[in-house]
Amino acid sequence: MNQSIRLLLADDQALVRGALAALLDLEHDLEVVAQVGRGDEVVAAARAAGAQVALLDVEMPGLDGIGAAAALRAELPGCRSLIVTTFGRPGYLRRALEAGASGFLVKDTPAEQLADAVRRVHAGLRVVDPDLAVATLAVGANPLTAREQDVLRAAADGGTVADIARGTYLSEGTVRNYLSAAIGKTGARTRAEAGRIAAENGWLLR
Amino acid sequence: MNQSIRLLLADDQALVRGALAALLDLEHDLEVVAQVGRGDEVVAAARAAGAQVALLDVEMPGLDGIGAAAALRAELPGCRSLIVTTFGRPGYLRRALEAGASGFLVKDTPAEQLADAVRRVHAGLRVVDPDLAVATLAVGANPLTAREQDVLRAAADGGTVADIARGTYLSEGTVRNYLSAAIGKTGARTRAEAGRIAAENGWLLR
DNA sequence: GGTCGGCCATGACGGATGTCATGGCCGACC
DNA sequence: GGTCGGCCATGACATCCGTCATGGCCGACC
Repeated sequence: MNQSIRLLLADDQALVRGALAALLDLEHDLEVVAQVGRGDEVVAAARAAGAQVALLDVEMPGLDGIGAAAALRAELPGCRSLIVTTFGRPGYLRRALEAGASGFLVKDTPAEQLADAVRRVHAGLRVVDPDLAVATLAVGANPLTAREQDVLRAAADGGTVADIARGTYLSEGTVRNYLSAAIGKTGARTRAEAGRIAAENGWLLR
Repeated sequence: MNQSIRLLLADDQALVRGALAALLDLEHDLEVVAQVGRGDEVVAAARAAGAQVALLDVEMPGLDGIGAAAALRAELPGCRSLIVTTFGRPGYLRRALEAGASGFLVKDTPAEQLADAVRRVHAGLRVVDPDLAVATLAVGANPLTAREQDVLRAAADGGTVADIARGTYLSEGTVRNYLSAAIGKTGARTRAEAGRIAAENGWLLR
């Protein structure tokens, strides 16, 4: 029999992390060798434990899972990444693939499929939800410029234009211009709607 | 040796549900006898399986976990409820206890504590995160009237006043009045900020 | 070198938003 | 029966917001 596949788990929710470890440890050919709760601890833990596949949640403190996948790609090219996330946002998938991730699963996937996904990723195959792939193609690439994303993110917590201007070191008129551009590009009619649409498409990461 | 505690799991994310089942089945005195992905299937499944403790996520389609706890309380008083949720919102805890839930855990609790929490709930004890309990007392009860919650919820997706008025069958001026009241009560300065604050405190459920 | 696009800014305009005063209707409570 | 508070509405006002035109600066690309 071959050696076990060495896994790293990264998820900020300890309960979910521990439960996934229990689930995966039931498979004789899988072995969870490291668990972390922050994205910026992934590379060091993967290196120390000799992980071959990393299961990465997107929403994590320190560094998001996609950034962690990029860091792994750069520093430990032998360790493949499988993104496991709550939200099947098109922009997440696009950026995950650009970051060199080998797979992308949403958390409402049946639990029985997780181990197989890990094995396929370890074997060098890609694992992507086909529906999400289609949706990602339909949505297209992120139309927002970096600054437009900045002001939308700053507007997300409901501050006034003056607040956003202070937070981004821009003039109020410039903030209004960026918001107007973002509203136009998203097809929205208010800044709040634009922020919601952008967030749903995964355009506000980082 | 005593008989196993019979558990029901309710979580809309299949992967998390299956992983929690794997984790809990590792304990010899616990047995997962039912799994559902919707809140409105909880009571029937619990009755059919003879569940003694129900692990309920708050965010679920059909009926939220707190509503499911209330339904269990009414129809199967012998089955205790343990709420397990991503968000430690004060309003969630308050409403969960009012609904007759026996416990309330957030998902960043260490996995090792989950089984003990189940045992305590089964034994008739309450299990509540003490920090969250303090925060709940500090925040106080929900100050928003039912209509104020309605318009805030309707405003959450970023529509204009006219949209909200159409959706709630109110006049535009009335909508503005309710929004203004909600802004005042939450200490916010825009409707978006008021909506964010209300959501963070768990005041917009249902 | 010219063109394009992102970035930053100003100013002006119309419309939307938040506030306030006011009033009526109803059920609950003393 | 009076009072209180939630609910619904109207109207007016000052402010904020979204849009547009315009301009300058810079790096990329042909």
